Amino acid sequence: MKLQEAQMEFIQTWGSVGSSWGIPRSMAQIHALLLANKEGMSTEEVMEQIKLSRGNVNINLRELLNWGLITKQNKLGDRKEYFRAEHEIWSVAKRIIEERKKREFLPIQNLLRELKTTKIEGPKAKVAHFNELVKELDSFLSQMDQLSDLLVKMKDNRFFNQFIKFLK
Amino acid sequence: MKLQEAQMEFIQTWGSVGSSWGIPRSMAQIHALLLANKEGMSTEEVMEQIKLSRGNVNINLRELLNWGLITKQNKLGDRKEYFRAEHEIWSVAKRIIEERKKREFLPIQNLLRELKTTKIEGPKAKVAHFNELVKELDSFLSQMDQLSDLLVKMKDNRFFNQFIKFLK
DNA sequence: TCAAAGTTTCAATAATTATTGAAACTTTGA
DNA sequence: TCAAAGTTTCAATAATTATTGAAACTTTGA
Repeated sequence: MKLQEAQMEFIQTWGSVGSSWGIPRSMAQIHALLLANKEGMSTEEVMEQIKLSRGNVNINLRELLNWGLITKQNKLGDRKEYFRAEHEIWSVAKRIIEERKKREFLPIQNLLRELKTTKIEGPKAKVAHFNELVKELDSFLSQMDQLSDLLVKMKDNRFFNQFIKFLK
Repeated sequence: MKLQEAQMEFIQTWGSVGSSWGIPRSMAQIHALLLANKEGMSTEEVMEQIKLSRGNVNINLRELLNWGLITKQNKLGDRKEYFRAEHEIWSVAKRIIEERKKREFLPIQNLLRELKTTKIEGPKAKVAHFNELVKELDSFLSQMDQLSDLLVKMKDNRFFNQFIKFLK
């Protein structure tokens, strides 16, 4: 199989998996493309390779910068901006986990905390059930938080493997 | 605050968080409603409470059944079907993790495995980089797999807390 | 200072995904 | 067996989200 084809399959899959969570397909595709290339690429090159409009590429590159998944590079004697992916897989994971936590955990945690400190009026049994739900969810989510913090601190496979062995 | 209001806030938040991942808003809302009610509810009651069409409620209830997040109940002398949420939070988490793994991990893992066993042709350095990426991603994903299996085996907070303490 | 190279913005449009609601279907028990 | 109660299906439509591309803007260096 040609390298070109292999890369394209990777980009397509990454894109469609991405879009099955909340990540725009193009953003995921661009990310995949940059992961697959060791060197940074310019906006033009990205447009060319995955056939996207300039605007789209620009917006998604900026978003990837926000997530901390890519960085800007400059080449000597060249005015273009180049973008290079973070290739260290544990750092990539760390960024993604943090972003998703922000979107998926924080809003519900904030609400739960508010509800915990609010006196709720209504039929006793129902209120009790609801309060119980709030309490359990809150405690569950803060545990997931802890776990993800832990994960983020592990810098490589070696550490992770020890950790898993520990628990088996 | 009235119980009614509190429940509604919970339902709205759950719905919008849900839809920021790939879960349809209505499905997440229905789930939240059932979580907030200890007793099962009929299709009619769900429609009534969160103002959704019959078709929509029906489809999403079936989807929640598929995920294993709710179960059907029958009431004596009543022909309607009632639906009751799984209330045990660790089981809920387990189901969600498994579903998401199916959608978010499997497709990319399958591709990576295929790529691992394929000879890729092209400039040596580029091919080497690509193979390295494939290898690292694959190993990372199977580690996440292991971690989630472990998580799923933990049945409650007590166990989890021990586990976290262990690692600090 | 100014034109060329490059980047960003954003309204219009396209694509995707969710929802409605009525009709078809199924089940129940008198 | 058949009508009433309930459930499911699905084409049409609505809502949401992503993408385009041209115009406006910014930066650079001769």
